[in-house]
Amino acid sequence: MDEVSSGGGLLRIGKAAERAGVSPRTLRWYEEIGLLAPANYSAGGARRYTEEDMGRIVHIRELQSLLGFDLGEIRDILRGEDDLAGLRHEYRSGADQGRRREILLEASAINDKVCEVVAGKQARLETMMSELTEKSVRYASRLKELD
Amino acid sequence: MDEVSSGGGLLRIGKAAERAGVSPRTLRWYEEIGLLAPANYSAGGARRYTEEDMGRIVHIRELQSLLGFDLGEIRDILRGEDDLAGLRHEYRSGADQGRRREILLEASAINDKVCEVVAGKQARLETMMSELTEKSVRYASRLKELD
DNA sequence: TTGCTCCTCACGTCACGTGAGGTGGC
DNA sequence: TTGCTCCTCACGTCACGTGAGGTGGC
Repeated sequence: MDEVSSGGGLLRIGKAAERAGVSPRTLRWYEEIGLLAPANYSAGGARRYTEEDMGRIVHIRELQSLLGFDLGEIRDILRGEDDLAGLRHEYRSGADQGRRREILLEASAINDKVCEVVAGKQARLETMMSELTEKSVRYASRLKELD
Repeated sequence: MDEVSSGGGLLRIGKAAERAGVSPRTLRWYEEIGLLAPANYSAGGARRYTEEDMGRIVHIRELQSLLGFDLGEIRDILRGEDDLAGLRHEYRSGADQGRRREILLEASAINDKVCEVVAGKQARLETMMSELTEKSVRYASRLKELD
């Protein structure tokens, strides 16, 4: 049994979903809308996810559940990052200077946008946390009064 | 025109939704599932929201979009807080000691649970932010190289 | 060969969005 | 009285959940 027929360390959809904390249905949905396809398939049609795929799944989840982007926005963000990765490939093949700058500026803009969302969330969470700890202290003192 | 017929400082659904950053449909939905009904209605059936209602709407939104609770969980959380507010009313009417402790413990438990979720989000956001700023620095230096 | 996991429809659900058609309030 | 906002259905949508019925892989 060689590496190929045994899966070569690739993950089936069940394991991939479990490790990413999502359902198999979610991964099939990402594929259906063109957000993330597995690196390849078995002869019978079973999906095989690589470690790189896993990273993307986790990334998608962070953008979605942590930051509140919808899957359309996430597709745009990933596309920007993919363009940048493509640029790295073109690097020594001597890509156009103007194009390089364009892609870098685009990626930088996306990064800044995400940054702003994160900063906004952090600020709101901080005020929320201070309210919660304040409440916690009040509850504790009122429980003490009951003795 | 007296306070009652002019609305008495109460908000119609359009203004209430706008100030809370949601749609009128959202407020009608909250009412339909028993999450938040307006304090009263006009003779013609138009919803009238009080400032207290507004606070609850904002609170619901924070629990939902910031912390990721679904509307069923939020209903439970609000119920716990309402029970506690009811306790404050029963306070000098001499409510049962055991019942007081029970409600306080319940509210404290809910508060702790929410606190944990907030702390978890904060931790994840912090690592995310450090990755983003790191990226930002890399982009900037690569743009500088182009000159 | 036996389970267990995978596959593809396809309908259900949650939290709304979006008109359709009609009545109410400054 | 004229708009503008409100009302109630009711169907559409996004991101999946949940079986139904069947095939594939250690």
